[in-house]
Amino acid sequence: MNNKFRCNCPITSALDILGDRWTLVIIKQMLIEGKKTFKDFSESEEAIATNILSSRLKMLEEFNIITKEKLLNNNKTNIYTLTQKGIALTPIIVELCIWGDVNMRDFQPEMIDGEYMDALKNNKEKSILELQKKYLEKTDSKKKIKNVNYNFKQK
Amino acid sequence: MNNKFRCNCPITSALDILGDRWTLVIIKQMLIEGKKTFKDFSESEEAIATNILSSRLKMLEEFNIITKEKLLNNNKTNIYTLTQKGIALTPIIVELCIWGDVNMRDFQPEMIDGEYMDALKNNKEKSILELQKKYLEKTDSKKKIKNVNYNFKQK
DNA sequence: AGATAACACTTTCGATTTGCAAGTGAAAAT
DNA sequence: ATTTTCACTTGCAAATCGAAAGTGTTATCT
Repeated sequence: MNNKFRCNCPITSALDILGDRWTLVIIKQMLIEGKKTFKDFSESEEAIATNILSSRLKMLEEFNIITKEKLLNNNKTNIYTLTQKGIALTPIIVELCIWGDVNMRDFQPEMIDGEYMDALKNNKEKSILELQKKYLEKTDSKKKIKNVNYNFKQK
Repeated sequence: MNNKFRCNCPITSALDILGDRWTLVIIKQMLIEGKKTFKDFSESEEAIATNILSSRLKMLEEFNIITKEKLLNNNKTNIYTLTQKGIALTPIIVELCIWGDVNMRDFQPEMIDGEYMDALKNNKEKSILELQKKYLEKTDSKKKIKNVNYNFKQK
């Protein structure tokens, strides 16, 4: 692996990995929108091209920010999950959300105006912990299902 | 101005402006390293190319994240200053710093290991306020000098 | 069992962006 | 008056992006 890093500053090093148009959008989709399969991502509102998606998922896996695995009863669909490194990005996502909401509205009037934004702004730390807890619950229960092989097709 | 924004999500909208290799590096250099002229930026450790620098500064000005002005007694050097929108990026910079420090060290062992990192992690809110205060003090005093036309060459 | 559909990519290729180097024009210093 | 400094701009090759089509494997349907 040739050196991806521009210098020894931790901020610049973080941006060497996260600093592009798509990486943090994918993280957001996993953390907040519960997306977890290639299809989930490719059908998103943001409309990421599949080749870009593919290369970003690969990169995120290389840097241990996400993992890829298949469910026991399904050998086709890959499930992407945030690791601890990935979940640790929650504060960055929250801060981007607040900054975007406050500072880009005059340039982007169509931006959604959720009432949860006030809660986010007034109690960042709590919101961050809640988001992380919610994500872990989702993925934990999924793992349980997988381990006990409960995950039959419904319908 | 054609629409830069992919969708109405505040996180994605923030990334439509900030999500690239250089924009937040420039903000970091201003906020933390006190850089303020074209030369300051172009001589940085990260070695940004001047054409990219030029286009990013223009974009940041368009979105009211920085301002450009000349000092009274110098008609050559442009001084770039963070606006409120720009200073409001401090929490994002701080979170990137913490995340990079904690999560990229195994891939980037040369990363500096400042003792201030512990303070940053243990009291984010205070560190953010201090950084912002420090930046404002620097730029306020600069403005004062400018207004009273004190800014003679020293040496 | 065979056909069809779904999924997760990969490939192709034109368009855009990046980054290096050199050049420009105006202001400041000598 | 000449040189240097500063803030860009231009040119160009290389890398990256993005839309669309293609590929191979795994379900699902009949």
